[in-house]
Amino acid sequence: MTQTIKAGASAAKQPLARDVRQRLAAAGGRTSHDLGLGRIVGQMLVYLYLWDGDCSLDQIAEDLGLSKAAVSVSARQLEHLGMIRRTWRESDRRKYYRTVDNVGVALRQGVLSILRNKIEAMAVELDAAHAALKTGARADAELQFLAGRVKRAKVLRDRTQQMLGHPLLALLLPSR
Amino acid sequence: MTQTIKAGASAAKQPLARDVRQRLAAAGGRTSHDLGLGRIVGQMLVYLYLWDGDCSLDQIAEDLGLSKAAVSVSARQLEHLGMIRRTWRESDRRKYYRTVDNVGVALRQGVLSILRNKIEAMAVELDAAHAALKTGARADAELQFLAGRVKRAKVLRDRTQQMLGHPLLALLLPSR
DNA sequence: TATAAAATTCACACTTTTCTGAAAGTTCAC
DNA sequence: GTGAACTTTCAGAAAAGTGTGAATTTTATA
Repeated sequence: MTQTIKAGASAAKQPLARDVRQRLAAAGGRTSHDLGLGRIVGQMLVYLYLWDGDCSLDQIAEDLGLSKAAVSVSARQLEHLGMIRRTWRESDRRKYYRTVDNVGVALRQGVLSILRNKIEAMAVELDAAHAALKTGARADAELQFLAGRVKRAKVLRDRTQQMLGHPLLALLLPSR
Repeated sequence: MTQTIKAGASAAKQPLARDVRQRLAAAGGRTSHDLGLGRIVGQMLVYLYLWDGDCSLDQIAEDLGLSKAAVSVSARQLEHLGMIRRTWRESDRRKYYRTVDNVGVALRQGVLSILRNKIEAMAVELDAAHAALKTGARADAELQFLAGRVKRAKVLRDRTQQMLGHPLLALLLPSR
């Protein structure tokens, strides 16, 4: 590699720092995996959060023991999610990234949006069921029961959606 | 099979009803899968929710096209989670299940508890990191930065945990 | 414009997760 | 007790999901 004496540029200076970063990155990986976003996304986000300044894809790949391919894909995903942003350095064609200033907020919004999507998927099905049942005869007892349950579920869903809309955001977003 | 003329006992009477149930069950399966609980759990819960009265494992397995094995395991899981409860019928050694009366509440509590667990996993790591850094020298700039970030993350985590404690429960549980 | 360094894409190998079928275990009516 | 009807367990097949390396494309300089 070329000389790398730029401020905070490369290679672990403190082994302790490196350990801590890797350990927390692993934890982040588990979390994001559980959220259905893949492990690497979480690893990278935590790694960048714990890195002072900008960081090249190269470095991330090497430090976390991942392929450049995986890092490249996840970087774009994270950027798209608004968790990290790209930066440039003169006479260096590598891509550098850093966490967005308000990662906390972005994170919560992201999680909420995932939740909303999942609820929305169910919502669509419920509406379809509702429509199908409305069409059908309302003389049949089984159909009536079904219609009742679907209705109750819709109420539940609406309430949840509402809740995810107002109070949570009001409660969450103010925090820096 | 033996005669099955008991009220609401077996076999689909209404094809429409059967379709609606299966479709919504599939949606539930996807949701629970996303939550990391496996597909069948969600399928079964929705199926039972949409079934008027008690339901045997046999019937569920047949109607959803699943093996008895899978159904048996998931039934216990759901029972353990407090989402369904077992019922009996005279001179019938099969196991019957039905959704608990307040499925909505149980569901929300379940989801919240899953969330809390995931956060807790991260919390442990953060504390470990905090401890490790406190021990290390505080002269080093890199370590100081790291410690600062860990601290901020802890604040975030505490806030989230708090929020999952109070306001949500207050908002969610009152609904029937 | 040529070229070299880096990023990206893609087919596929690997890992993990999920489900099933067969066998063993329970339970209850007789 | 015995046997028939269910349930449960478990090994391993099938399916999903992930990550990698080789090849390709992009990009920035000279």
